[in-house]
Amino acid sequence: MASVSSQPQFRYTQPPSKVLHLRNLPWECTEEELIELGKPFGKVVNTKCNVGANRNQAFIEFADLNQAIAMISYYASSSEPAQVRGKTVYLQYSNRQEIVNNKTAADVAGNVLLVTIEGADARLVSIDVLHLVFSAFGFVHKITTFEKTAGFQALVQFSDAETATSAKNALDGRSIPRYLLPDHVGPCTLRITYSGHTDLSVKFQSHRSRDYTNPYLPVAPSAIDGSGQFTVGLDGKKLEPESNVLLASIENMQYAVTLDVLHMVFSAFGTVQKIAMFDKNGGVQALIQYPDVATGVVAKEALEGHCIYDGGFCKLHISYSRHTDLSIKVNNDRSRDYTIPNIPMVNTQPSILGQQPVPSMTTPPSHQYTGPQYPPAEQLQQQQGVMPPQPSGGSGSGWGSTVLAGPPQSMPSQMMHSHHHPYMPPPGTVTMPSQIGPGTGMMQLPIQSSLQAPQTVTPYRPDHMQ
DNA sequence: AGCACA
Repeated sequence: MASVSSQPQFRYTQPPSKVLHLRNLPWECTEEELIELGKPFGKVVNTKCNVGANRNQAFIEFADLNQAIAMISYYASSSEPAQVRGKTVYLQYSNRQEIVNNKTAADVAGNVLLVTIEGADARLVSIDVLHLVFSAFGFVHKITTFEKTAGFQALVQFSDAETATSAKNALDGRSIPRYLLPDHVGPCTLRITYSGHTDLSVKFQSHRSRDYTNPYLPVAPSAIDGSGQFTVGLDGKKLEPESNVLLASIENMQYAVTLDVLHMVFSAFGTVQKIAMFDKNGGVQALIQYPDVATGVVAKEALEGHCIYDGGFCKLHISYSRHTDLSIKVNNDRSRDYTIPNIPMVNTQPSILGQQPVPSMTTPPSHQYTGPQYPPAEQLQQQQGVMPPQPSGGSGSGWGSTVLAGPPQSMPSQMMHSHHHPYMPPPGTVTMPSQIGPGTGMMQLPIQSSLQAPQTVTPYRPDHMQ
């Protein structure tokens, strides 16, 4: 028996049903819109949207058959067709008597999105690019990526379902903008549903998973350059191996950046063991040593492209150094070993020697940044004769509520000259990373810039999606 | 623009 023939799919008059079939709906029509549409005619007890290959069909089920009839009758004789978002919607009785709702997690709005990246090169889309794309809609808490039969997928966690929905509506079916991808990577289309998850479990920061709410989360061994392998960066270029020693260069150095300023900024991420500053290529660079690679990675992530001072002044560019342990011979205004409190203090030439040779270390002690607004530090110190007193490690210093993460107690008091130093801009203008959440007890400086959109990255505009 | 667990 061919039961199909007894119920032709298309005909002008379907037998009435309290279920209505809608077609020609705008893309990604929501349940709310369906309910709005049906509400004037009765009680909508169930809906199903995004039906069909094009996901532009839907069903509305009324509580009562007469309500469905009322809706069909109204639009049958109305001069105005049924519309959703200005688009004409065609209605008819469904050939079924009720909506069978196999609501999967994918249909229930939640704060976590399941993203499938389609395309031959989907695997080459980095977690950083995904983060950038989804951050356009709100703070992204966590991302995990994985491979399944469906291909390369990611779970993206937002604060709430509303934010997730806005991202889903804007991005589902769209392609990642070309300029966010390396040249050799082909088009990558995003297919997005909701995930059943509400809170992802991210144990490590790695190339597969990130927790942006917790910059102190340990970096996974797999993401650390354990076997000499290189990780692939946002632009697909190979990056230097991660290191506990960072090389920071300072761009647009309108204000002098002192050793103490660097110490404070970098201490936000962990104990700074050593700092060495030197002049290179007409600018100032510094090597900053942490106890471990994980801290270096987090600090680099957070501070890259970050400006120490408001107004785009003293922008940091950070790379991993090949050094693992700096050899600081003397403590002076350009080099400091915070782990050894009593090495001799010499106020002359910097002496920085890592385990590997550092090129062009012999530089004149001149300050080459453009338009220094304050006299060089050495002159000041010599004029003053005495070093300013040590900040009390938290309160009362020129930096207000700064709580240094490192062990300042190991420092001889005469080493410190950050107390309301005339060499620095007024207290409170240092721009600190915003990722440091409350309760970490690390740092509570005024927060004036967001790391969600590093200045080094082309501003991402969701409306430029293809 | 044409009926849903894929």
